[in-house]
Amino acid sequence: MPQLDSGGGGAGGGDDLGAPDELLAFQDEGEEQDDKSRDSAAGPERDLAELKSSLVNESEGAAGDAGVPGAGAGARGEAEVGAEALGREHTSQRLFPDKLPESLEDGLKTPECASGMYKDTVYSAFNLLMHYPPPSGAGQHPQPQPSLHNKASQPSHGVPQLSPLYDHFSSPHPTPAPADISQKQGVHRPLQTPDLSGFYSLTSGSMGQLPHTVSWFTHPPLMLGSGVPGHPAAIPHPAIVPPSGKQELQPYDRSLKTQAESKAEKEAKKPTIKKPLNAFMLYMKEMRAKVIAECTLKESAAINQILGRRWHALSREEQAKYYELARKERQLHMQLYPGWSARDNYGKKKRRSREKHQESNTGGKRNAFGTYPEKAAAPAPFLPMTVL
DNA sequence: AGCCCTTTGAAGAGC
DNA sequence: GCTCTTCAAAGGGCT
Repeated sequence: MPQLDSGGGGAGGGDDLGAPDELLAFQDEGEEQDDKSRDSAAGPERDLAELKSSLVNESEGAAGDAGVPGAGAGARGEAEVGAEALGREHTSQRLFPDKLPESLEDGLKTPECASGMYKDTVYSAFNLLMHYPPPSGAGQHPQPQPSLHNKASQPSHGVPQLSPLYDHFSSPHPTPAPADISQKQGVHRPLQTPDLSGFYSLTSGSMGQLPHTVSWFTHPPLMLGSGVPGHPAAIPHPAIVPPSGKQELQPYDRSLKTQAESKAEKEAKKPTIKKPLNAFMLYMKEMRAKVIAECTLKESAAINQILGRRWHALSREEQAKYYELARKERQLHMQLYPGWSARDNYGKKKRRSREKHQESNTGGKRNAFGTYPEKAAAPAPFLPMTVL
């Protein structure tokens, strides 16, 4: 099993995994070159699959040794990267030949908008993550943590993001944020500790005990609307999103509600704990602002297409960092919400009708996977990186 | 107002 | 165990 350490001592070890080739392999997704790519990339693909698998399944207890891959990443020159990106360009467009929005095409007129040129990803916070100070002690008031969490991200739903890991995405090219962001949020990130579970004995239904040691849990502006029964001073975790229902029941309304209705509404009003972000989502969060700035695009769909291609253009090492971040996100999420399950949010978004899915499948649009039929039918068992 | 689009990845549901 | 489905972010577009 390949390891993340820069020593290259993993099972993939010795083998360079043929980074450029393997990337080209999934660049060449498409009808004509399918066979060629599949043949040439079979080996690297396996290795890549192992790598990704290892990144995901890496020892859950190894939080302390998550060294960021180091100098080895430099094996690939920028020229290679550029070549890959260029090579991918045509195939990526082939994926969405008809759907490519005009705005995206405009964006692509600038080569760097589609060439995966953003290689200067900042992982400083990823490293810092490993150095989060432990809680200052239960019962103590939080100490400001100025260095790590002096910036609040601004999710669309008006709540802070899940994890301190997110912080690093705002630098060095932070997404423009509303001027009143600090007033709205005033969020300090939680400090990740290796033993948060002892402090966050939460369940999905009840937030339970919240740490006094985590600044954003007790930050005054966020005390409002806390979903923490019995903890008026506590605030929900960033992943917790207030229910969409906005209107508060008037007293007389409440009196008219049946017990069942009230119970149902109470249930519906439970704060939503969002899923932890996966590697690609983390990557998108970081790079979106850059793409927007570079390509002057605004449509997220178009931006995401570009980001998807750039994601593929990333080197293994770069992707590995995001996989590692995502893994830590999941770990933290599990510690924060031990009883939470992804099924808790199932059906909370309005499901698209099956009829539409079927229509999409037959109509050459998106299939039930939310992707294109030919892509979903790709034989590669292991995820988009290895789509052939 | 609220869903759609678009991406990848994780995880639940169902067989 | 495999396939399918849903959700996670984002924000303009569309109904």
